[in-house]
Amino acid sequence: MSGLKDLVAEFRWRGFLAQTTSDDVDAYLLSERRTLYIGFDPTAASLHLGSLIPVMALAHAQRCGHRPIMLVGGGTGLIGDPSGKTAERNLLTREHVEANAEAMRAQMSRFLDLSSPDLALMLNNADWLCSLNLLEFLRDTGKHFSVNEMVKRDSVRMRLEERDHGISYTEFSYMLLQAYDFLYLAQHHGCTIQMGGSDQWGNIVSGKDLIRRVLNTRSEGITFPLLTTATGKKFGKTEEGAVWLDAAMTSPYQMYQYWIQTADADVVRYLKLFTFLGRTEIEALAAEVAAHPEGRAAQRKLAAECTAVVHGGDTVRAVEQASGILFGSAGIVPDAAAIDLLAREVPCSEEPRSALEAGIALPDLLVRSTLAGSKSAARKLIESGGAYVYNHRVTDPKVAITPSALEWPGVLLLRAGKKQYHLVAFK
RNA sequence: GGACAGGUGGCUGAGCGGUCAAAAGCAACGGGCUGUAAACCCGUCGAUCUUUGGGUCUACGGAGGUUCGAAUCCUCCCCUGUCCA
Repeated sequence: MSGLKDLVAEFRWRGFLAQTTSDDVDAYLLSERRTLYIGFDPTAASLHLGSLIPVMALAHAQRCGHRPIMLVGGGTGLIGDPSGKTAERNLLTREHVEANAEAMRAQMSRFLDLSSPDLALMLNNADWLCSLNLLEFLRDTGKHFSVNEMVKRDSVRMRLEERDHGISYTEFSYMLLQAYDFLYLAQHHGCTIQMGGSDQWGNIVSGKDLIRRVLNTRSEGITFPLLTTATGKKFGKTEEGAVWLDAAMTSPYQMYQYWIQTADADVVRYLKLFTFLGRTEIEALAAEVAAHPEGRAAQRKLAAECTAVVHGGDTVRAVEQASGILFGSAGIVPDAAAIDLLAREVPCSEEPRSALEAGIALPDLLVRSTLAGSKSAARKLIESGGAYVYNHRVTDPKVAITPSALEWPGVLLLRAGKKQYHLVAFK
């Protein structure tokens, strides 16, 4: 029944591998079609770029012929994972967690073929954790865990040593629940591999141990490296915060810009991790960056690919137009979708059509659009060469805007300096 | 409550009767450079009108006053800092 592709080899060249629980996971994954899972924390209403590595990992698993499970931690999300956290978490309400889980489910469908449960599964551990009976759990599961060992875990130890941030019994139990998840998935869905970020190593091993003790069967774990940028910053974060996959939380334009601003030193690594492009194509792009870094072909491709998976190809075309315009290109006439995108990124105002027909002096328009603080400031701006209409520089302060000046249907684009834009809609 | 010191443009901080819309620095903004825009360099930086020369108005904690003329001198008030009770 093979037809399986070598997932581990794929992971290896793409840079997905941090650790594996055994050296022959590749053979394990080639010998048979496997079911693998990754847990996702439903603490936010959307996935963000930080979760993209696991998401891509599941997608690659499916493409290699395996069956991925996206496990939304609707149950564990009620508890909170202490790994990598320095302080006790606030507990989320159950409804909140469920709403978040639902949103993430929808986003995931852009990466995985979910048309049949045989191809991929999405599960919510609330479905089995919430009905868990405490006494049964302590008898059947708890007895397999040694507190002595649990206490030695980095994630727990750090919290025990720091007097200011203790750890509650609730969070201390988290690793049991995650281990129990793995066991549950092994029993009910034949899942034998758990993957996760490198901070999940301990939790994954706990699950693997539990499966061995309870079922006496083989299971494996794979962890992904913690991704940082070449300058040591956290990947997927801007000054404004995380880059979300939800278009309402982070606009497609902003996501595209995040990608396109990738440093040369990072871009090849990212192409491997975050696109499905093949080796030869990525190598060609790598050579292109090396030879012509200023063209940023690799960044453009990365941005287009990544934005397309999440938001669709049509959006990418609009975003590319919008980006061209907001970075100074004159002569681009955006389509309606691109104007909508621009309107989201740039301050907008409305002026009556009649004012346009009468002709509006450019300085007045600059003041009304708040690009200039006063009329004299507007004049100075124009005279010093900092005023643009549709990215064409205007240097005569006496220019009036009339209907014939409109290059786009009903919308005028003003710019002051390099990056202050304003959209005026005439209605 | 008392004694000093001080309140100047977004900030720091000069000025102490006219040449002050107020030095200097920072910030901000514009231009040049550039690979999506760092650094650097140049310029602007109260408002308004303008035939681009300049004109007018509003500003140096508040209110009065002295003077042809006040950010600058006087009076009162308000506020801030330091010290003493």
